[in-house]
This record gives sequence, C-alpha cells and structure tokens, in this order.
Amino acid sequence: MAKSVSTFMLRQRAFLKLYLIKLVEEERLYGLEILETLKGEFKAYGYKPTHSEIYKSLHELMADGILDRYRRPKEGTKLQEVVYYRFNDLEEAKRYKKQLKVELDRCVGLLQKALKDNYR
Amino acid sequence: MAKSVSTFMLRQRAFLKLYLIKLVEEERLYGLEILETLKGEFKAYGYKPTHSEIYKSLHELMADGILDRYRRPKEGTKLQEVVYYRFNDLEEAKRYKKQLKVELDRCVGLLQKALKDNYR
DNA sequence: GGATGAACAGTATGTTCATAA
DNA sequence: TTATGAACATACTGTTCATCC
Repeated sequence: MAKSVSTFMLRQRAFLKLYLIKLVEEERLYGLEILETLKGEFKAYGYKPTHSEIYKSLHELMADGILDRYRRPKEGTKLQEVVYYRFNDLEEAKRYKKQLKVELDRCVGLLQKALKDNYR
Repeated sequence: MAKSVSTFMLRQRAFLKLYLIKLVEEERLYGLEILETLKGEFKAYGYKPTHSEIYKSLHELMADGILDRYRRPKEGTKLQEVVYYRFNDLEEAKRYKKQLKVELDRCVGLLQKALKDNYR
C-alpha cells in the first residue's frame, strides 16, 4: 500500500522513516532518544524534527508492516517502561530504502538543476 | 516581510518563484505559457506544476513587491487580452534569489547527507 | 476552447493537550 | 519531569468551479 509519491519534493515523513530504519538497525533507542539523536544529526542543516513527527513516522512504519514495538524498562531503571522498536519485515524495510534512494536522487537532481539554471 | 523558512525542505512555492523571476528576466510570457514552459523543464524530474500553483506564485511575487503585471493582447491576436509580468523591484528580486541560493544549498546538503548516511 | 482566478478539499506537519509513570 | 500519543490547528498544495473572452 505505497503512498503516492509527492510530485515536487519528498516529504519529511518519508525522510524520517528512512533514518528510523537506519537507527533501528544500529542501536536500541526509544522515541525521545531517537528524537534527540536526530536533532543532533540535523542541527547543522537547520532542521529540527518534532516529537510528534517522530512518533507518527514510527507508527507509519508499523502500519507498513516494517517495524513492530515492545515495551521494556528503560535501561538502568527498573520502573519506567519505554517503547523500543525492532524489524517485523526486514525485506520490506530494504524495499523501502531502495525506493527512497530513487526519490532522493530525483530530488537532488531537481534542486541541482535549479542551482545550475539560476546561479552563475 | 519574509516568510519564515520551512525547516525541513524548501516549499514548492519558493522554488517556483525563483524560476518565475528567471523567466521574467528572459522572455515575455503569460501565465499558461509559463506553465507549459515549466512543465517541459521539469518533466524529466517527475515534477509537473499545476496552473494554480503558478498563478499563486505570481501573485505572491506581486504581493512581495517584486513583480507587477499588465494586460496586453496576446501576441498575434488583436482580441484576447492576457496578463504579462515585469519587474517592479529588481533589487528585491536579486535579494530573493540570493536568499533562495542559501536555502537550495542547505536542502541539497541535507539530502546528500541522507544519501551518504543510508547508502553504501 | 483558452486564460485567469477563486473556492474548496485533502494532506502534511507543527502545537497543544491528555495520560501515565 | 519524562515518555507516549492523540487532538487540534495551520500551512501547503491539488482539484474543482466561475467568469470572461
């Protein structure tokens, strides 16, 4: 059930989902940790995602069947439960990544065309 | 009265305004001719602007004080009047272009980071 | 039918509120 | 206070409608 691709630029949601897949591959983080990690990553690029976009992106990845979630006590503590994510369908995740590559290339091409056409 | 810059990606409207400034510099075209020209330009990039985005972008450039408009019979005909555009404030146009350059560079940087971080 | 523009509708995304621990 | 999520509000953009040649 692929979303129809936005015609002009890729949407923030799609961009975040790509990074969420990467983070789930690499480390175990819960929602707000993910948020802080990504804020750090993108700070130099003037982009600061919000908690609600992160959660919505995670939920969308679950609706896509790519991730699922489990509750577990936060590292170090015994009491507070937080939500972690893992892959439900790794093949689907790979397919999503591959698709995003095409879209990212297209968008870079469009923006670079604008730079070429309008400057110097 | 600059619009606050979208944090994630530049908006379609801003992108179109940049190209509209370029077209007004280069040739005299009215709305639907501009639309067809830009459809041709971006076809290879999977982007197809709509007539209503073009008109809204033109109107916004007038509201910004950058362009103004005049009616004139369509080339070749005597009867039908169409709307052409010319610069009202060329300095402001240059300022807009300069600002967009920064934003385009930022966006390309963000997308290329995503390519670098997520693929090979 | 071509040209311009406005109205309307849907979607994308940010801000605020609710709940729990 | 931190964590999660939903609700709400707004911004962006595409589709449809209206009007005028």
